[in-house]
Amino acid sequence: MNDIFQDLKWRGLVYQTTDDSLGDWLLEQPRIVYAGFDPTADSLHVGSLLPLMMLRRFQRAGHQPIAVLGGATGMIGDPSGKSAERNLLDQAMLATNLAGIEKQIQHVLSVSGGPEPIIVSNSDWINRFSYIDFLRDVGKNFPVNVMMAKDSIKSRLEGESGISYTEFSYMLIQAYDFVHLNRQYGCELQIGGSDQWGNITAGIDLGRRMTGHKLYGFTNPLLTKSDGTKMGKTESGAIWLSAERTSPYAFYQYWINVADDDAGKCLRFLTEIPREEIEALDQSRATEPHARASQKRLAESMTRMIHGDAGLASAERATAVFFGAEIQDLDDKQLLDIFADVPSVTVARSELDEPGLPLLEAMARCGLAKSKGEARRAIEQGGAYVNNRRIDDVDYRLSSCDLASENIIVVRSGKKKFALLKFD
RNA sequence: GGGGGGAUACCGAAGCGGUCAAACGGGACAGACUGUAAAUCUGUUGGCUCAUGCCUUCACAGGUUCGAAUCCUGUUCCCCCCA
Repeated sequence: MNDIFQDLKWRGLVYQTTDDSLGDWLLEQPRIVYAGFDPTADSLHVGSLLPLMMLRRFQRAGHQPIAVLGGATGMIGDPSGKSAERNLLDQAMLATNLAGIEKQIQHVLSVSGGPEPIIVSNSDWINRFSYIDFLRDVGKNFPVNVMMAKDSIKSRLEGESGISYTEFSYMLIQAYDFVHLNRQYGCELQIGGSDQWGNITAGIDLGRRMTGHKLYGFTNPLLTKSDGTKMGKTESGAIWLSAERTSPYAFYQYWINVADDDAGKCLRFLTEIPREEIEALDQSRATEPHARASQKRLAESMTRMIHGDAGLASAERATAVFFGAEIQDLDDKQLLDIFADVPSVTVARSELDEPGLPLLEAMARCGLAKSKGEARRAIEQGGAYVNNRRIDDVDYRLSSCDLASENIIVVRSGKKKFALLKFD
């Protein structure tokens, strides 16, 4: 049993604990730990990665992780950290979301040698309650004045939007989850982000009243970026864990592009890279920032964990293609995989026959240029590429020699704008 | 209700009879540089068969003129001042 608490402290992941001796308590024997996940979509995104990794750290240290999916609470919405009332999810959507998320959690928590994770949905026990039973058994133990004092509730009461009775009750359900897990599995520790503190302590209080057991709580700081924007968000949307929503390439790129100021934190918070190596990377960032060793290591580690070796390989290959030399020796399938996010147009194969398809025409047609005039400008300024080879001849015509693979020509305008021409 | 000002390209803003596809600034795009960063510098920024050529555009519809973003009439919308 290794000293997980020391490692967490070093990583800066300890924010609050309900008990100062939590570190020692964890060393005494394997404990059972839980964290909750909201099923707001059919995939987790980068924002959920931190709590998930926390569970995994405990798991690696020999503790039993339980992931609780908010099948019941997801139908209500957690008011913590939210400024406005949330939309409610419908049953069917919730079921899809639960299934998708369970798969991802299972994947990240499949640590060899560690205890098997338990993944449950709180709808399993909450839905059995009648309203009256719940009020009698659980609600009775909640003094409203104490609830009103919690930050998560207080801030909403002070704000303009107020809070509905439904969201107000959220805390009771999550608190009861903890008690249930304690009874059913002997779970004694709940972990979560610092915004969960109110909910966690509510569960601990409820446990003391209902069972007399002593429960523990632990929160980690939220992962924030130095520029104040939200981690895991880009202009084009959130970064998801599922390959369908965010390709391994895009996922990899997100980490490669992490700002220097955030890289150290990401390495500590989100990866299991050991202390010595992270400190070496800190050093490298200070002395040779252009090497971007931290970002590369971060991207590699994250992509491998979420998308596996194959996903990492495809992301790296795509990166080489996006930023590297000429495209050759690839087949249709590889190209389509690499350029999964890139727009494409289908063109009749006969257009490649003599005299060939003018590049101007092709660029305008696939959307890289709004007009032929714009395409012309791009070429004249050296911003046009076919299969990553710069073309500076305005009259260039594409022929079958330009096929990068069986049926595809890759056209690029500027540094990062790609389009595919598919021939049939 | 009365009086005045305005509507120009992605945005802001000049132009007030020909030399106007329309200054300038911002943005955007491209190139160089660089760390797939920031800053900087350079170029481009209505469409076309790329041309001392044609077409479409200065709120909308008409008109005057050899010629209109520019002058006139009407319409719509906006702003300001006085009631």
